[in-house]
Amino acid sequence: MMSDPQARLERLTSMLRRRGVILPAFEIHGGVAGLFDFGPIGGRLRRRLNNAWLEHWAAQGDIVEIDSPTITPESVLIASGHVGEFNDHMSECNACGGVFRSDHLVEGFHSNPDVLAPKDLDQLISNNNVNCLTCGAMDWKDAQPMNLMFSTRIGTMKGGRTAYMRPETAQGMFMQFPALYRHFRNRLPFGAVQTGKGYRNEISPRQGMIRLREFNMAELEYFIDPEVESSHDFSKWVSSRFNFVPDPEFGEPLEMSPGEASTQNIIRHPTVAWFMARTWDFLVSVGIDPAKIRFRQHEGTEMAHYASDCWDAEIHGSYGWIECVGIAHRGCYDLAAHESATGDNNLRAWRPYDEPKIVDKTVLSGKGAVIGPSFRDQASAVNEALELLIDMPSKFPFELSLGNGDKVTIESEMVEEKRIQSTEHGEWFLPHVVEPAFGIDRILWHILDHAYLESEKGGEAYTVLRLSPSIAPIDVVILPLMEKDELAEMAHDIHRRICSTKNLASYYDGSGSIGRRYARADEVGVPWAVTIDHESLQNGSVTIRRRDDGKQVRIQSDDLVDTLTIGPSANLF
RNA sequence: GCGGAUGUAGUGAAGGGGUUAUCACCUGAGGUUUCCAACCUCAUGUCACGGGUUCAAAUCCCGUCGUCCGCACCA
Repeated sequence: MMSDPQARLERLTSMLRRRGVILPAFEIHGGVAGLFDFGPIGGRLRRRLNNAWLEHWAAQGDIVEIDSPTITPESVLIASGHVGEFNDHMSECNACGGVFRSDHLVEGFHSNPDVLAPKDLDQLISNNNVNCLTCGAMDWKDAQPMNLMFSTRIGTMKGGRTAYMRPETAQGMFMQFPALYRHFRNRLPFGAVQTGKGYRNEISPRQGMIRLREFNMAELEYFIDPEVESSHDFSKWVSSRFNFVPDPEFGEPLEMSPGEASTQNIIRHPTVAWFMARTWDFLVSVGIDPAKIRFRQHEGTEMAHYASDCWDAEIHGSYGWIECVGIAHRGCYDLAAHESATGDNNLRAWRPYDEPKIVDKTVLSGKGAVIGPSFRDQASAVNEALELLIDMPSKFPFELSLGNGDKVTIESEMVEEKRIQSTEHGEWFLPHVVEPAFGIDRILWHILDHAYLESEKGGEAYTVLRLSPSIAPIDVVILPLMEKDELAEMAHDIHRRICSTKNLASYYDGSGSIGRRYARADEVGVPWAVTIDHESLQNGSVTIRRRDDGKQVRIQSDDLVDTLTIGPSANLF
């Protein structure tokens, strides 16, 4: 009964719906593809996973959290490259209606079809008699731009500003680089994280939670000085074996520790290796099966427009290997792009020299009394051009080019030569960034997939969700052995006490036989069950049952909150 | 987006131009039980949405939306 993976996937999906973990959104209005709700169980599960992620990175000590708007002005996304990159052109076949990326159709006929205008694409398609890949016809509609971003406007009346729902959270961290730099007292390296919604208007969302139109992202931007040798301590993982799948151009899949992969240059940058290792730690800590994690390097052709090296953490589950985390070395791409788009010069960091550099310069300085009357309204432009002059003229008079392209003749009495000595203590540079970007929904899906365990109990199917206690949405279920007498009263009491404790959630269940209630709790992954029986009324003790093996021990109900807060210890059982 | 399949309680299914729309599990109440989906009685709840054909539509037709599979797409 458990052999068919498709059937298992259907049972799991049904259970998630039935128990209020993951549900289709807006269902009474017909539903919308690619949008999901987290229900009463799923909502808290998602929050816990999110918090676990934030805490995991905060623990590193040099990473802070920020939060940015989801509505993003167009200019930001033009600078970042998303408007260009997400604006692929599509060609539609008139015969069969098939739709293809125009640049893919003309691959081989142009060295870089990505940059072509729609007219050129159409021209190239017809000149080379490109046939439809589906029906073989040669009858194309004009290439149309297709933008995967949700567009909107800022401002309600006419005019306003074009904007998009952010396709990633990363831009927020780049926008706030100056504030982050100040926060960290002008010292690299440091990082910033942000979790929140991202939006992509996918053509065809499929595979449940794998491809969504609105999804939970968690991104980290770690800013480093490219000239400082990064040193990371990989000793924690010396005996860990990670699965690596390098770009086929560079090598075969292999197993080794992340430290080795870094020293052997399989991972090109040690900071990328470091974040891969820390990502692995995170995934395992929230309940992903380590045997089902692999790191796959992007091939040159699929590398995102910003990345210079990129590894995906892929997780294996019911849909095969799925990319759940992308760890990219983005170089200085983003900061440079925003700098050149805005002219803002605060996106740089200061690198002091070991020794101050003494620079001797000879400059020509305009004599105001001569330049002014000679050039009148051009005088200030002449002075600027003189200051920028690097090579001293060999003779006078000489021709000087102004910033606006005009040329003027400079006589020797207009200027004087000055020797300037300055001391430079350092330089401004664009930091590089390593970006681990997590798809929370995809990870959450795989946590559920890996935790969902089907077995048999007394000839009947029995399912347990073996969620890690660190993210289980309900910590403990409170069960009066019978819902009468003072048993129910005592159980309610304990339930309220646990719920009012920070970071603990309990669930009161009083209906049905005790076995049925254990089963209900097991199905949604409650790690602990507390049962109140007649002995409890006499001496205040209760039994606590461990989900994964059904083992029970008796403890004092007064100790319950403390025991659950620190997690019941192994020697208790 | 194209092609195919499909949509009936919370879940899984049966049925089908005129029925009080059926069954199991689940859920709730009462009884029984006194620690791992027991049992008895009762109860709640369903034909995706919109339009058409018809005296009559959950059933036939069309459209929309959703789901699944294949193709295409997928920072």
